[in-house]
Amino acid sequence: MRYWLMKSEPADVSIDDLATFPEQSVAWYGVRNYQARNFMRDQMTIGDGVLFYHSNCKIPGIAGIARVASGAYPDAKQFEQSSKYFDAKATPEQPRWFNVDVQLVKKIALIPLSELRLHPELARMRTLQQGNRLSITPLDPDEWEFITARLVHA
DNA sequence: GCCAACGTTGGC
DNA sequence: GCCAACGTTGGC
Repeated sequence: MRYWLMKSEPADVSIDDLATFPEQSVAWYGVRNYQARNFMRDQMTIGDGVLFYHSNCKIPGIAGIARVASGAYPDAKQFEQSSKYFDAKATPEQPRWFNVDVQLVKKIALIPLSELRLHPELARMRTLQQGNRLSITPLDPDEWEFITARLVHA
């Protein structure tokens, strides 16, 4: 069992959008970074804990708890010529990009990035490191525990 | 909308 | 295989 923080732009898929989807689940399409891809393809398993993070928006922060709901499978968007995620070098026989399904567990009161920065317990979190841009980062179990037990107010 | 930080691309 | 140029991310 691993823990992850996954960034989504709410203008694209927000926590409220996720709640309206079938099974309250979404294919985590559009990851075009190899390190983030490898996390999904090689390390995620069904049931892993996910912090659903809103990025590139007015108040960035953790917006909900979710879970990994599938193994990795090829990202359909890499084959769609009209998609901004189209990749001409990818083929169904040799897919380059993968995603997992992410399912809502519960929406929470937003924990702003500015609050996360206040807690020394979270000082080592990847997402809080200067210059970090990875959209998927692993969380230490103690970071997960601290956030879900101490900072979450449903 | 600015811009720092970082990843990727491609010429050599 | 180096590295400059370019594109993207994402907080502010």
